[in-house]
Amino acid sequence: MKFKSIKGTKDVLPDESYRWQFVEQKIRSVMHTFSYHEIRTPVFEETALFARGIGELTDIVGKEMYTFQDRGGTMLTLKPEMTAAVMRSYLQHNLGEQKPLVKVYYIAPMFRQEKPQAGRLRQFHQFGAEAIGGSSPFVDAEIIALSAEVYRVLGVKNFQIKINSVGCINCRPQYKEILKKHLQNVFKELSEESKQRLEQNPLRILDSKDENDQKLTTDAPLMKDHLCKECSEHFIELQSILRSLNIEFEIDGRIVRGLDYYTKTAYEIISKDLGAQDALVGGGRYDLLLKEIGGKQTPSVGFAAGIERLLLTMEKQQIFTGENIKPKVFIVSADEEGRGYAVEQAMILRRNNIPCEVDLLGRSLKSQMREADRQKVEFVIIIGGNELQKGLVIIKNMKNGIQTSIGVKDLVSHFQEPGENIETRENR
RNA sequence: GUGUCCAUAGUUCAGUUUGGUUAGAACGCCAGGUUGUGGCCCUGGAGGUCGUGGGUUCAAGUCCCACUGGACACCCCA
Repeated sequence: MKFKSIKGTKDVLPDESYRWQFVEQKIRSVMHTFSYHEIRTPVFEETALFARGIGELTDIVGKEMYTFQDRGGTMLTLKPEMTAAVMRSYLQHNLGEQKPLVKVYYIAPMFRQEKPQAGRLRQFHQFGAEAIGGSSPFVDAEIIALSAEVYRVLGVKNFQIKINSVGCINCRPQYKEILKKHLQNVFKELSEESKQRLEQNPLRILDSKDENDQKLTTDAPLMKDHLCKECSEHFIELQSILRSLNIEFEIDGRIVRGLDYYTKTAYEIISKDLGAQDALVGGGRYDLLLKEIGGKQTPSVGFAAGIERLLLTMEKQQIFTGENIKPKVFIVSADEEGRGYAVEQAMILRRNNIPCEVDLLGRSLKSQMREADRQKVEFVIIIGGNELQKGLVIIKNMKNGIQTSIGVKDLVSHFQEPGENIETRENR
């Protein structure tokens, strides 16, 4: 029996983990710049939280959740998205009582049992942010700006910000009727799927990928043209704020978010270098969510972004995300006498924060040199019986091959960065 | 959930059309190329139950079926 990682999950191997670390570190740095603080919530929650928060009728809740019963009989679900969990935490800990606008971010794994394809896995990772407690379009703008800034900082090219407004409970129902009426004229020609969606969720027909559907809906009425006064003003103000922040965007009246809780602003960031799953970011305003899960109505905005999709885009665009960690020096033992001593010296260097590698397999000098070369170290320290007697070690510069001898006692200071010494490093 | 294509060493792939002796290559890995020294080069070596299970056949990596897994698209979404 051979074990394999399960369908739709992936290992991040030692050779590629640095990419994740690089991206995560940049994300954190941008989040901190915007003064968002990290929130971490458990990987599972009560199933009902997601059912209520995301919407019973959504595909996510209806057919994609990893739901199971624990030994106590409670129905649990691996989180398929983060917003509901964040809102639960916000409510549970009364975060809103501590300050009027709570700004949090996260980097976490999510789980949805979908069929895997390019940019879509069953365990995938998202980063995102939520600003809870603000109804002003300045909040919407900050969230959009924040998400875009991550891509700018990472050097991602060819991404587009598309914004829309999906209205609110006051104007969306009326618009739905108008849209339905319009679509009824061409009902017979719509694709089967779109026909089914007409009653339940006619907005979705607008972003159908079926070519004929697209043709039929080219002149369909759009939500953004049927907003109530409040929503309309909000949308217009958002646009002018984005312009003042020099954030390029386009209005796409067909953006519809798949989750029930969105109101007013909905936006996406699209990468042209991804396949069919081209959304890097999805986000928007969800003023109704908190009330839905038992809190008081609290205006909020947030976004979620797929890290695998970000990495795919960066690979496609050949954005070099630094290098994997490598030791600065490799200590080689020239003979049996040097072996134990090499390990001891390595420990001393490590205690002084000098990344260092040493052979543990008792390999030949030649093999150790090969290993040092493979690891691309800058310097090799060679220690053998001859050197031991004189209290010396050989230092070989691997770039130019030049070798010098120095006293063992000077080893640490030789490799220490100027200005760094043991006293400045406290975490021992 | 539906569809299309795919599945051979650690990796990328030949070999499958026209079934037939010990399944190959490249890269990677390991060890050597005389005295204590990497990269290039040379020599040698290890490594595969040909995804799994059935079937056809004297004979199957090669043909047929099922299953599993992968890639991509639909659906949906980050």
